[in-house]
Amino acid sequence: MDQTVRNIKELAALLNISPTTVSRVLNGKADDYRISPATTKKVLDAAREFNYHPNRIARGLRLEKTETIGLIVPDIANPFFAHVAKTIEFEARRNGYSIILCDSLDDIETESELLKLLAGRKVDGIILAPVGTGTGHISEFLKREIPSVVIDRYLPGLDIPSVSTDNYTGAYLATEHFIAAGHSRIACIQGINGISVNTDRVDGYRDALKNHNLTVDNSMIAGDDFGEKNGYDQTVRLLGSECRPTAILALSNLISLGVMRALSEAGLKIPDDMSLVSFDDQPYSAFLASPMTTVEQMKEEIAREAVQILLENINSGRSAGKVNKKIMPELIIRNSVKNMRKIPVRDHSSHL
Amino acid sequence: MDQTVRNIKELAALLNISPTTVSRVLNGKADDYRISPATTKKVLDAAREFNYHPNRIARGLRLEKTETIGLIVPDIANPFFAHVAKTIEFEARRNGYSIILCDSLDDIETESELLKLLAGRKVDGIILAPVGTGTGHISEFLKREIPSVVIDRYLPGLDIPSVSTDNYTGAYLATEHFIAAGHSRIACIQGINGISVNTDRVDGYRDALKNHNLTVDNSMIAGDDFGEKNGYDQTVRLLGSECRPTAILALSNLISLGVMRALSEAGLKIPDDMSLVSFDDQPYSAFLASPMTTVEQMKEEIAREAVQILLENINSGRSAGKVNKKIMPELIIRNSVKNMRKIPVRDHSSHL
DNA sequence: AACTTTTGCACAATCGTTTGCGCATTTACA
DNA sequence: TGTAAATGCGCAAACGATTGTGCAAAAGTT
Repeated sequence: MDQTVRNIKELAALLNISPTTVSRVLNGKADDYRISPATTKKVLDAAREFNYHPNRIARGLRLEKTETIGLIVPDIANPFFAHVAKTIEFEARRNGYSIILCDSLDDIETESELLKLLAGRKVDGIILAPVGTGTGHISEFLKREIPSVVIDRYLPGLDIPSVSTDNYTGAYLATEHFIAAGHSRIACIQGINGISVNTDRVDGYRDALKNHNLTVDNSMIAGDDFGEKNGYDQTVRLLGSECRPTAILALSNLISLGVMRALSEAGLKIPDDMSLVSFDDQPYSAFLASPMTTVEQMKEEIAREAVQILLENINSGRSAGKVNKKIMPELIIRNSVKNMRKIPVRDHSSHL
Repeated sequence: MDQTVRNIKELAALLNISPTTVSRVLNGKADDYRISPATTKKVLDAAREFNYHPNRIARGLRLEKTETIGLIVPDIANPFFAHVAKTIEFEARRNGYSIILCDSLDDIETESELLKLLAGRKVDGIILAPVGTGTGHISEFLKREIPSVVIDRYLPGLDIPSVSTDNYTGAYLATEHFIAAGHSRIACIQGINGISVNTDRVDGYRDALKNHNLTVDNSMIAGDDFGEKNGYDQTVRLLGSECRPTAILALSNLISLGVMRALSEAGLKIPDDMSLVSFDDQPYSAFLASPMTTVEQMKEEIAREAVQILLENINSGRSAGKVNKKIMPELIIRNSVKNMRKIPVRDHSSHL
């Protein structure tokens, strides 16, 4: 019959043996405890026949291990985090772990509560994409000794490994791309000041200018938020400034949406009237009015690295050394940068 | 001192009372069991001071309730599901539940395994966005009597509530929009044949044509997948057909990306050379070469309804009646449809 | 004062596993 | 044949909470 058995005791009773033996067989410890091949087979067959699966809650209680990983992101609707989450979930599952998804709503208070929540749920580890600038709640959390990994950023001063994009190089390459096309008045619309993602990018932008003997004009570095509105506002401001830039480096995809909206309202075209490079490649990037040149972050690689480091720390009982892994981004060149040297630019509009 | 207590026994020992009393106080059952106000206060204070939180695994084992909801989506990187997931997570958390996120990778075999996985993890309920056309594994799963809700689609014949967009009306409105602009050769690039999402949309498209006395040409209903490639392939085919359509209704955002790529490669412009309306509004929809008219699904409402129905079923111990809730979509009119009646179309490019 | 009722809390079982230890029984060896 | 080693498996405690039942001590009643 297609009968079902609810727990190990029932299964043991059916076979006239003890739960101990059943447990040992099912956990592959038959040899260690000298369970006979005959009994072993009997148990395995019965487990299959009666569709028995151990209760993972009871198991978790006994073993103090839930095979569960908490994932906290600022906004799962943000394509970047959604992609990362997808790979994290995949890699985790491949290793027997499930993901508890938490959205911190870009709110540091929520993030703090989520850390406690996950601790209460006894997750075996946490992958955190932190929000904002404060880290007090995180260092507080680290006292609990739950293996954790930070992604997307790194937190100087905290003893926690991280996996993030090499943002410095990304911005450097993008800026160099402008310079190579003959731009010299290049603006940079930044996100939240003070977090590593942002400062690294700004530093890369600055250094690229310097290394090519261009002066860094601080009025060309504007903004304070990764959102669309900031992109819009700063673009409006830049367009009204005395010495209007010819190119804009947008430090997030949302910022670039704001830039495009402002340009569109001002009747300006990309790349003819304004050049634009944006961080974060998107599925639609190739299909914009002008296919956009972007700095693409290697989301899958970030996710894979994060899971791997976390699992190592979980298995080794903590901290296989504090690493700050940087993943190199890729500059995807399309057609949103005007060549100021008047040499015709090949049309890349079909480059995906 | 800022000491911490690991379990209820330690806390009880500290106060010289039994774990029983501590448990009762912390669960708000002090009155039911006549715990004195003095003791109650003592417990509450100590719990706070020593930062005690009950072990949810142990609790889950005893109560047979994990306060956990499984969420299975075909692709969390798809903005539609990412948005829905965000709201589901928020609403669930508001009610004390956490989300275990599972990505079925658009694979029915994986989906089937995930259902078992979640059952083994003793989730209190499941929200499922099903994949493909087979439902055998789902009806098999329903025997486990775990409260569940289907989103994005409905499954005729299965006893499971669902929350989905009123796809029929969405497609009907979009098609009518074409017709109102003077189109009569309107193609429809569809997704997976046989699932409710698709058939409802195709039916809406068909009925809109019929009700306006236009003939339905079956060669104008093409495709069999919600992906970008299908959009591309079918568009290429349609462009090569004898009687080329003047408008395309794309039944998913990915399909419309494929359509755009094919049009772009053929040197055709939207809306001048081809009109396009797509299902699923996206953040970028307003910023495309031509801001796109879309059928927007009310993701948050879908998510909220799904969580609410699920929680009701969980609390009532199953099935508050099988509902098939339909959420009305919204037609967002931008500028991807050419007015064939030669009356100039107002530029909506700044409409967000 | 004797009895009943109320008050205040604790005992011990239970949820479903895992595991250290131990105990028969069989086999090996001299 | 007697003893040592190997074989095969079970007992019972433990993980950390919840809860039906019970039992003293205090308070109330006549």
